[in-house]
Amino acid sequence: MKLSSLADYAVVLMGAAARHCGGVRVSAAMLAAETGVPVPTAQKIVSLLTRAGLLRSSRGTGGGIQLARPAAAISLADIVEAIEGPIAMAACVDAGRHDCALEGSCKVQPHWGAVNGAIKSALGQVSLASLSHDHITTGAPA
Amino acid sequence: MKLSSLADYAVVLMGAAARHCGGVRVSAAMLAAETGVPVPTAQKIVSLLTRAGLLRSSRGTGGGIQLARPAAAISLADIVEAIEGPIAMAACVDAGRHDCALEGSCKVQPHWGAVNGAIKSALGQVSLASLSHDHITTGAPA
DNA sequence: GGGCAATCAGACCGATCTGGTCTGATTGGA
DNA sequence: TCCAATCAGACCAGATCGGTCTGATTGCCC
Repeated sequence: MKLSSLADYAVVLMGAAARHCGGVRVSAAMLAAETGVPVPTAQKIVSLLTRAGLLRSSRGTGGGIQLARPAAAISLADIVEAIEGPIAMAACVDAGRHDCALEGSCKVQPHWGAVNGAIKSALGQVSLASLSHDHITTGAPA
Repeated sequence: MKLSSLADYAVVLMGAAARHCGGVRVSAAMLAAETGVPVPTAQKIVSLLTRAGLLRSSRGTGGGIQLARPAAAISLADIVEAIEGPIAMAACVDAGRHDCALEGSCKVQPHWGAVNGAIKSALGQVSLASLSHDHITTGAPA
């Protein structure tokens, strides 16, 4: 129930990248310097985010990275899923996985789906753009 | 963003215990047999739940465990926190922890608090009693 | 009253995964 | 053509998780 450090760093790095607004290219080292994340770790995270389609990278001198989409179109859920894979609290949440021996007699499974949806919704309603605002606009029920 | 197996098992075990309704004492081995969880692992989970105050245990012959509270008063959040510790997505969520080097310049922190609250709310609104019903009653915003 | 059986409780160990570092491949500019 | 800067992938140490085992405690039976 705890986010991995990589995912946490990824959110911070994406927030820093969003602050440089779309068109400008920044290097992973620059973002690392701004955020305090170790440079090699930042490079690794950038690679994962690029592979997931959230960032667009250019190699070579003067290269760098930029947001593949507007900041408003990237949510925390996107970032978390890019780093940690699909958001699935229990193994039985995503159809196709049948690792659970109970399968059918388990009364818990349908409820996990609802809880999982609530969590994904909570993460999906926070966009990168909103991270730059001072007021909280998550739409959280709490 | 994935629940540990221990916490998942704990929910299943608590659900099985709740099905035996309060007064009756059942052994950890019985719950393990009903749920398919390995016996030693079930014992370990029972110990954790007992230490957290969610179960009441009795040693000796004919001993066993029973819910320390009515099933309606135990939520998924209680179980998850008993196994995995406080629900805190990022390290900066709970006041007192200052592991983050950004601390103050980080625009992300206040948003994590809101997201964390939404998740805790989603887990807190599902009680053990509701796990026995067929219809979903999570109160999830999604 | 003593012994036994059943149970929970804690300590130990192996495996998996995460986090971090390093080296190599690619690309653009001088 | 060479060089510098950058991303991309492979490698390794560390920590955490999951599972198993043994021990301590307690109630029942003889």
